Amino acid sequence: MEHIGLVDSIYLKIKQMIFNQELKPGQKLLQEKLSAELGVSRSPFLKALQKLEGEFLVENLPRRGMYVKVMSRQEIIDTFQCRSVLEGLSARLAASNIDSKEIAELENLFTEFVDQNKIDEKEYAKRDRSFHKRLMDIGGNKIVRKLELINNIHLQAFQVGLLKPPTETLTEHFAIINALKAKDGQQAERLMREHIESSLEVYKSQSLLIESA
Amino acid sequence: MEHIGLVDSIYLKIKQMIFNQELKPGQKLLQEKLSAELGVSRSPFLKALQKLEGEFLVENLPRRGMYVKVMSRQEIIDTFQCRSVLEGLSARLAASNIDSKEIAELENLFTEFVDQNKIDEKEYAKRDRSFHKRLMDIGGNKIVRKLELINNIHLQAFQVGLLKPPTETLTEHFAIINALKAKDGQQAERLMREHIESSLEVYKSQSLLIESA
DNA sequence: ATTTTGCATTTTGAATTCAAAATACAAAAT
DNA sequence: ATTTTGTATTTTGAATTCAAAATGCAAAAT
Repeated sequence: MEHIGLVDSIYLKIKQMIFNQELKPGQKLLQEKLSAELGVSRSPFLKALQKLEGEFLVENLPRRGMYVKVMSRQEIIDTFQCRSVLEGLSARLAASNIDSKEIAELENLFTEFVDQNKIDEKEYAKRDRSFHKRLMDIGGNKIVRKLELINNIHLQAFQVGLLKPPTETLTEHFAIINALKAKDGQQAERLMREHIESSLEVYKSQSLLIESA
Repeated sequence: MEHIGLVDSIYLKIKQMIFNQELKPGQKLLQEKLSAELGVSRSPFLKALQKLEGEFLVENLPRRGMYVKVMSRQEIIDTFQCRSVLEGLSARLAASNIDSKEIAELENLFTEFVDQNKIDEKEYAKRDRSFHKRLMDIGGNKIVRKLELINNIHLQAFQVGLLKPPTETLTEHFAIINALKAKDGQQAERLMREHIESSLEVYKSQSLLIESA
C-alpha cells in the first residue's frame, strides 16, 4: 500500500510554488500564514520545508526564519558542475545497461523535431528534461537519481528559457544516443559532460551580462 | 552571530550514534523513547531525523516509523561512484586554485608515514579523511562539499577498517598531489577517480565474500 | 495445532499550546 | 532631526496533546 503523506503533498506544492515564482527567491516563508493558506498546521508544513532545505531550495536562518533560497551565480555554476559529472556518470553506466527498446525510446523523444523548421521550444524543453531523467534511470545509479538537486538546477536553468537553441542541443543529444548505441561508455560520458558544460558556459556569459547591466 | 540550534546538536549526536553502531542499521528509532534519552521532545528530534533522511542515513517508512538505513551493497556501490566523480571534479578544480601553502599542507598530512615500517592505521585513516575533505575545500565547489552523502559513505567505508593498505594509497595520494603541483587538472581528476574506484573494487570483492559466507 | 478475530497497547501524524527570541514602532532624549 | 530606549507584537522553537493507525497478544474457531 502506497502512503502519500500529507507532508509530501505539501512538499510538492511548495516546490511548485517556488518554481513558478509564486514564492520568490529571498522571500520569507511565514510559517503560520503559509501553512494556514495550504490548510495544514505548522508541523507537516515545517517537515516539508526541512526536506526542501536538503535540496537547497529553502534556507533556514535559525531564529530568523525560512527563506526561499537565493541561488547565487556561483552556486548555480557549482551545481551545474555537479550535474555535469553526475549525469556523465549516468551516461557511462547507461551505455552498458541500455537495450534497443530504450534506445528507440530516447530517439523518439526528438525525432519529430528533426527537419522541423519551427520548433516548439516549450515542448522541446520538456523532452530535454525527459531525456536527462530517463538516461539517469537507465544508468541505474539510484543515488544519482535521488540527488534532487540535479533536477532542481535543471528546472531552474530552464525557467529563463532554453540556454542553447534546440538546433544545437538536438545534435548533441543524438551524438550521445549514438555513443550509447555503440555501447561506448567513455564516449557517452565525455559527450554528456561537454553537453552540460557548454550550457554552463552559456549561462556564465549570460549571467555576466545581467550582472553588469 | 552563530546560532547552534538544539536540532543541530541532536542531529550530530544521532549521526555519531549511527556511525559507532550504538544505533544499528535496520534498528527502529522510537521517537518517544530516544528523544527522551537525549533529553528533548519529539519536535526537534524529528527535525534532526528529517535532516538525516536527506543524507540517506535514516529511512522513513510512513506510518511505520523511522529506521537506521540499511545500506545495501548496491547502494554503497552507487554512492562510491558518485563520490568518485564528485571528488574527481574537486581535484580538477583544485588544480587551478591551489597555492604552494596548501600543497605543503596536503603533503604534511602524509610525510610522517613515508619510510615508516609500522603505520598507525587509525591515524592514517584520519589523515586520509582530512586529505579528501581538504581537497574538496580547495576545489571550492560549495555544493560538492554540502553533499554530506559523500562524507557519510567515506566514513561508512572506513568503519570496517581501511579498504586498501596504507602503502598502496600513500603512493596514490602523492601522485594526486604531484598532479596538483603541476597544475594538471585533467590528470588530478583522472587519478582521484582511479583512486576512489580502486577502493570501490576492493569493496566489491570484499562484500561478495561476505555475502557468500 | 494452526489460523483467525477482536481488543489493548504502542506509536506515529498532526494540531495546539506555551515560552523565548526577534522585529516593529513609538516615545523620549540628545 | 536623529538616535536611543523601552514596549507591544509577531514569529519562531520546542513541548504537549489528541486522534488515527499499526502492532502485539490472547482467545476463539476451525
